[in-house]
Amino acid sequence: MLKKQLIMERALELFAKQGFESTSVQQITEHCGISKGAFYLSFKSKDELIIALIDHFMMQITTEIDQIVRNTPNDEELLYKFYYAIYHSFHKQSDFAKVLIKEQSQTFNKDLILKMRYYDKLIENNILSMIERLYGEEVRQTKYDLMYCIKGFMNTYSQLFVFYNVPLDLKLLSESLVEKTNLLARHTTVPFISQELIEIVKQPMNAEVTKEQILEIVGQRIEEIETSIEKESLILLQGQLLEPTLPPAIVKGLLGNISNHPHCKWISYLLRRYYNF
Amino acid sequence: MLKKQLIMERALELFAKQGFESTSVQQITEHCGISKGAFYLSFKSKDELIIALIDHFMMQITTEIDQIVRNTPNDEELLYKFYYAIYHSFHKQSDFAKVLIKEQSQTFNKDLILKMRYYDKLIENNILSMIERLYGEEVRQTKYDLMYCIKGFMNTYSQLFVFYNVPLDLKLLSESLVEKTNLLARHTTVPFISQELIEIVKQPMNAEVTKEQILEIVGQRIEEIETSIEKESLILLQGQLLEPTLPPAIVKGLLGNISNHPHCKWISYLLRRYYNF
DNA sequence: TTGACAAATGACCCAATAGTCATTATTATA
DNA sequence: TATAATAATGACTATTGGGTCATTTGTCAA
Repeated sequence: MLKKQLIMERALELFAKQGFESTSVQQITEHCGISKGAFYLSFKSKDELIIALIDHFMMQITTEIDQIVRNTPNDEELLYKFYYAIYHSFHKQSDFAKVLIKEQSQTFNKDLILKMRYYDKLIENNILSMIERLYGEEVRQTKYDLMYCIKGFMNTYSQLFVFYNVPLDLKLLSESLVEKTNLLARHTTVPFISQELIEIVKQPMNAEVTKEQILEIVGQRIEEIETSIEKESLILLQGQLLEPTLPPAIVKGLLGNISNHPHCKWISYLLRRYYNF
Repeated sequence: MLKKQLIMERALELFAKQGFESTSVQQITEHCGISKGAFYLSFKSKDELIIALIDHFMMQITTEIDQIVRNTPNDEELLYKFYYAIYHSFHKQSDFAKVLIKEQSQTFNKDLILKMRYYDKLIENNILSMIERLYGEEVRQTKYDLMYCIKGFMNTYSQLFVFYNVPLDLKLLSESLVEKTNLLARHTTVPFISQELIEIVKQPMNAEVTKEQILEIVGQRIEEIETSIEKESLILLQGQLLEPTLPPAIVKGLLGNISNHPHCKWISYLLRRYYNF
């Protein structure tokens, strides 16, 4: 399990520099100081490695955004915190950000594309719910456009510090984008992206996580963490998934119990979506 | 010369579907109905092909934008025409747009990256001069931010019809983006991208076209086009490059002569930059 | 110390692919 | 028609890189 982490870290460095396709397994193993065979003990294939990397980091970013949106009671601060967290994440994990930008929508692997689409939609949903909370009725017609603009800001500005090693003032950046977002939200009158368009675009996105997959992850977590309230809650949630008997209030409570455990952030996010909380 | 075009067209189709790296020369030649050897009669390598493709289309798009910015006297229309032209181009050449997005900043070839940076900067300059003309003093502090936002709009919205085959209302799209751009230009007060930051980012961009390269292209064009005012003008401009004797007014006039000839758009654009017109 | 089990190795296999070149087909010229 | 020049072919080479597996090394309980 430690070997796996070593490989992921070292491979990420190479991928960021050279790209995924141009990095051979040979190079990775040399960079790790292990043999080629050892690589295949940890990962079934080179593809499995990149998927593991993307999963790892995207989970982190997605949950981070989700937590901010849910745990910031003050509307005034929300947008600022959102932008700050995004760029802070990208900055901290700039190697990963590089890989993400370089490899974005590369065709070489169907699974990977679906995966990326999946995370993309998750982030879109988070942005949308933030928009709705902040501006409500005011942006009913223009919310999808606003969401696209926010995504545009995220992408365009992140290239600045991903490709040039410039020392950036994240606070100023966030502040600047908050102003722009507010401007667009409050004064836009000509929407382009309609509900209907969004529906069309949504189509090919059917890789929703299934109950079975959730159960699998729950099982893993139960094994991983030591006896505690969190573990007990997980076991109860596992039972609930297999045979629903508990009322929603209790389920929600159990979810609350685990949502701050460092190893349970992702699973609690998935469960919250599953139960529509 | 015809074979070259055939290869470029057919290869583009494959690149758009599968990406550059994942398309073999074999596949390209099969798709063209020619032999592998024939491919290497037209292009020295596979890399030369992708570079030719990118040159071809980026020249087209860059000159198109440049022409619009220079030939639209009415400020009211300018932004609209700009967005419309961009998306019209992307739509018409959607295969190329796909390749561009997929391959953007892929590391496999240094030349290519420099090339892309070069065109990127050209487009940035065009956007900047458009902004300055439209908003002048008003955006002195925020023009670079505005430029980045416009680029963000371009990228983000273009993904919509590059990756989903959605029938799009380009007029509405342009109108919508015009409104957003105006909003940001007129009301933004917190700039993030300073002059200084732009300077830093500019650094690695030293692949400016040299006089020798310009001369080479002029030579090619002179060979290509039949005797006419345009050809004569080109020959005079060639002389001027080798030994400057004519006053600026005449040079500018000569440039005007060729700037509408379908084969001279790119060279006239380069010359205009060279002489700072 | 021994033997059994797990972890790690790297030579090897195979498929794919960029690029070459001797040969053949086609066209232009005299 | 004969000859020269040009265009086109595709078998072949050299190399790379993902993945396998027989063998070696390390570990630990008896």
